[in-house]
Amino acid sequence: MAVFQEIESAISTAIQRRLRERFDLTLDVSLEQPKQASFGELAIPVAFQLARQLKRPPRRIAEELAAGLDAIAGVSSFEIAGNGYINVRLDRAAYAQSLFAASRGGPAPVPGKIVVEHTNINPNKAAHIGHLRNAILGDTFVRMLRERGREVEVQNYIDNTGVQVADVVAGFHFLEKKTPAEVRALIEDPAVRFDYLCWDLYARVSSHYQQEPAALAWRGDTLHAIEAGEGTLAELGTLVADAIVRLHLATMFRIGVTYQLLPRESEILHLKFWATAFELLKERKAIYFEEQGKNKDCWVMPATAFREGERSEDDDKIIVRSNGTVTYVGKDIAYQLWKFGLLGKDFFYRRWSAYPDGSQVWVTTDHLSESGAPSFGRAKQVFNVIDSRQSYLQDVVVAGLRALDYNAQADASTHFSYEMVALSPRTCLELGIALSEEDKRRPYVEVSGRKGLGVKADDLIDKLIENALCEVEDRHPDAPADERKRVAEQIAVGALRYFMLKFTRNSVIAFDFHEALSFEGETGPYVQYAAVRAGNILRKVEERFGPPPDFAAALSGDLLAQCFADETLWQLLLLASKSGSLLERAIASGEPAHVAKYAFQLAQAFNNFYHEHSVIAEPDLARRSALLWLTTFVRDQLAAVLHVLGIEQPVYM
RNA sequence: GGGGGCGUAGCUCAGUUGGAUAGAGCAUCAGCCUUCUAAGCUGAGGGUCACAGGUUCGAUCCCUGUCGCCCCUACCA
Repeated sequence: MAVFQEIESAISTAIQRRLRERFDLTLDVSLEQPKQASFGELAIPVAFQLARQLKRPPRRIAEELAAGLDAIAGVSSFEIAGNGYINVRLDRAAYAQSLFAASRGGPAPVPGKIVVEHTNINPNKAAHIGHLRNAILGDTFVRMLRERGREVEVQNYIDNTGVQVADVVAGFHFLEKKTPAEVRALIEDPAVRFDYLCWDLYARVSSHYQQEPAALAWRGDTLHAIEAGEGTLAELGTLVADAIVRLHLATMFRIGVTYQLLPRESEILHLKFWATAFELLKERKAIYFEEQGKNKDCWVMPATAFREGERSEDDDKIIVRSNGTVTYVGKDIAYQLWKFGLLGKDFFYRRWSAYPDGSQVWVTTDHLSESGAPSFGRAKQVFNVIDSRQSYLQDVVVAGLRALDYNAQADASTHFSYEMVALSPRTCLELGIALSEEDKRRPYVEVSGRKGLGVKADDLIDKLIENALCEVEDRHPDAPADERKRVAEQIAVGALRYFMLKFTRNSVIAFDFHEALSFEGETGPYVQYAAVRAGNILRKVEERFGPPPDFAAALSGDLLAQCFADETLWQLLLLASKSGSLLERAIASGEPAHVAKYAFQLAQAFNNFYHEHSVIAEPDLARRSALLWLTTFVRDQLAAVLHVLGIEQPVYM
């Protein structure tokens, strides 16, 4: 356990013991961070809680509690403050020394696999900025979990047989009259951006449907052919979906997002996952066949299963349509059951692609598995990263589990929801999108794939790299070109990932080019810059004075006490030492934004230190060693947090 | 109509299970590069925490109501 957490728990225990002694009470003692650093390192507000119960002034209670406390290792004093706070001051030298001793191995592994499903882009067109938010949130949450010892499996669900793919296939076949061979040539032509081409085609097909509703028959025919897996339309479906998935994975790899398994809807269909789930649902009477009313001839789930309040037929959710086909939610229930290992059947698997580090992406298949496939699914806990507009459907999925009596798994299913990325009116104008007077007054305008209205992910990444490269070339005109390119890419990814993470999940992002392209203030590059500066100090000190000493031996208690009497130095050390407990809290609240905020604050504290203290110019050797250790410690923590955020540290900036 | 979310500085957003003087970035203004890199630092101005009640020793936070904005409420996903 991290040093800070150990002290927190020792204090809680001591207060609890004192509560039993003095008041014969047992209750949880929570600690908080004081409003001001000058109050100390920790504050115990427990006296306020007791004031009501004991009908006595909180300050008196706090005094009585503090008076009988035994000494705690690492704590130098307890003080009564304000109206009844017990403020804790730490023994700074002892705290610093215990940081040397803390194990570097990280947290112990936590048993039980966690499945995180994210990205899930319809494979029919280029990814846009909304998809980037999904992937970056999901990927960062995965990194947070892994950093804290959890076993995580990342799945990217591919809806390769849905309406959106069908529409693009219909566009190629009916609108463009293209054969599979011609489409394949487009895919293989390096001069063609196939996902961009599909982006435009999808918009054209959608507007064609608007003008000629009769053409909607194309969609039905195509869906039918794809589901049957036969004929030209099915062949086109496979070509389009596979090609687009490859492009999506390439886009996501640019920003450091990777996957382990691509479960596909085609296998959910062909391997009769739905049929199995259907039998289960019927057997347990989770759904029923409606014989009358507006849902006549459909299999429906009663609204009472997933919603509070009065039962109304209007709210019931159709799972199987009157024509016998299953809705997306039905397939999703089957998929969710499989994730927990509850379906009683499994996919077959084959290799899809490998990343440069050798790690493998697998895809589901409906016939014999390739050897070497790991055991997928069978999760203890599941997180579905899906935008908040689909919360109703996610509720239905969980209700399905509950209706089958899988309550533990229902409880372990989390809809990791987030709000959409819309466009600021200013950005719409920059993109040449015409807005009504009404839209101009709105805080944001929703993107629309059908209208082809949006910012493509690769365009944004390209633009970020271009801007970053200008800055790098400005600052490092003599550096090799390929190295500058690499640095620019790292800065661009840092800016993008931080931008998508700085907002909490339930806040709509009104995407604004000006803000997203900024490298100053609360941004990824700001944090990267602090890390680079720390690295520069360590490098220069080593160049000038040789390798660093063995800190544990070189830094005496007296020296540390003297050094960390300085508030700037102490606050920096303290903040840097809290990364572990911060990560745990961010995991518990499911909020990657908290990690981003922490990284920024740590970078800010370091920049503060950087301007107030010079390590190289420090004449006193012992004190220089202390500053050097602090720099090393902060650099390591910054590097770790950046890694969790999926942001790399450039060699220079 | 029903369900959910939001309303905090000029703008974009944080705000830990209710607690000490409500914070950050951007923008504006005034300073700081002969330095371990100024993608940085220091300072200033800027607030009816939408509004009205209630609970509480104490409310931006909890409850009720009102106003405004958004999403969902498909035999689309």
